[in-house]
Amino acid sequence: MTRLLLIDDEQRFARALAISLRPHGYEVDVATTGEEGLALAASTHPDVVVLDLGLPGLDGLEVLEGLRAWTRVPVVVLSARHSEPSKVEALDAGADDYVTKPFGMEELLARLRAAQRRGAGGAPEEGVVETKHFSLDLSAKRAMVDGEVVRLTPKEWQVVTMLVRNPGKLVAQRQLLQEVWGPQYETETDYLRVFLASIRRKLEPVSGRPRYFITEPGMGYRFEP
Amino acid sequence: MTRLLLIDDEQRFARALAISLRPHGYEVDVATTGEEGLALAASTHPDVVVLDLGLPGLDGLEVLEGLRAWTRVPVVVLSARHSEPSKVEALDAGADDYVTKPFGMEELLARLRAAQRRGAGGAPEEGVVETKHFSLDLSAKRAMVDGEVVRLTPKEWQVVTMLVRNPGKLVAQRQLLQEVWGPQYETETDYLRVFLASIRRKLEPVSGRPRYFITEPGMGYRFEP
DNA sequence: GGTCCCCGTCAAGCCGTCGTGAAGGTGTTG
DNA sequence: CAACACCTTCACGACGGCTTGACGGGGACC
Repeated sequence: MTRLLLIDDEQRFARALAISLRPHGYEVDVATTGEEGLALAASTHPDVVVLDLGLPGLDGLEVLEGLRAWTRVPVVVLSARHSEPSKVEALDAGADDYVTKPFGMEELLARLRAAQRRGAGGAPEEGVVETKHFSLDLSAKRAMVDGEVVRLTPKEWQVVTMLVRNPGKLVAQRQLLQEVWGPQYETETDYLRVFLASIRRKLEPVSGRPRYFITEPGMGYRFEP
Repeated sequence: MTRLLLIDDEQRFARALAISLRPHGYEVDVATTGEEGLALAASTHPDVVVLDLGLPGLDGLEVLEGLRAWTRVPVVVLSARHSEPSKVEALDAGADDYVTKPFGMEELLARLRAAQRRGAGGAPEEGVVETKHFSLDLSAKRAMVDGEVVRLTPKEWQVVTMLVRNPGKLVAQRQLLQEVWGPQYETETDYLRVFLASIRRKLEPVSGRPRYFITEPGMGYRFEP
């Protein structure tokens, strides 16, 4: 769920927009003044901000500057003003995008996705698998056992990754062989035996009695968290 | 100086735009077909791309996909189409912004600045990486080992930068080759071996036994802070 | 209780990958 | 034109991961 902060003084418009955004996976907080917007941003740490420029009191640009003083959260500016200078001003003040009213909902959603995509850094944080005895950082390709770094070979990583991505589920031998070694190795179950032995030696507390990487005879393997 | 790649088939329009952009600090390369655009992107490594959707031959969206396959360079899409679906399509294909013709020059410049700001800022570019044996100033492109200034070549800097920006994380060989040398070099692992050897000679206390730039055989390299 | 199949373990050999040094090419600078 | 820095390419030895085979254990079925 993505936290979205909407700063807009027109309550009816804001409420309508919030309602339109929620079904698309956004958890929307609404602020109706600039001050409230800054306060909410500080307290809720939104993943993306939608900021209407036409605010009474604290001006929209000042809100933008207030945000940029401490965060790089993606900000999409809404405005009824089509004039070029105000676009330039907002973008140079640190806005990520500038959408003029009236706008299409689909376009706003697409621009929100684009703004967020880069905010996230493009590197989708992949899961870290933790058990009592070891932890696997799939994106960093790093395994730790009792605080010690353990190195896995490429094939070992591929097998382990497939298993831990389906926690508790049975992964068929054929599936493992196809995806790791290729479709023509479908029947080489020897490989799996050797590699599972190696994986258990490196990760299991007692490799002779597996607790995490379980064999289902004749079928496949299962990762038990 | 910012390298900008302009991909547009209307030569007169492209030339005019290029001339307008140059005084604002852009070094502009122009491609008049999608194929040429992809080739130029791979060889010149632009800091920002302006892509006209209305291309003959290879479609603008296909060019965008070709770029996104290997680089996260900011892409601003130009289009005569105001329709919402084409905006959504382009933004979801990885465009950073979508500007409809006709547009004001100042707005385009502002949107280019905004797109670039994020592209450059996603990772802490200005950071200084410190270890017990050396320090790297990424923004100043300056390396110090035991208080002595050490010179790194451009390619060495690119490789080192990619690695230290992901401390502790494994960076795949393909990823390094694609982003430093370009997508068509993704199998030339020879380059990496040579450059890593050179980097280690310059930065590692004992280049024979690397402590900071670790090889993960068959997978890639890792910077260990 | 015997047989068979599947599994786990170990060890040996092969081959791919890595690190290194050096040569050749290219573009730049003085 | 010479000197230089940088990149590309190649060859060679060393290392390590992958493959392969042999062996023993355990459970299912007869």
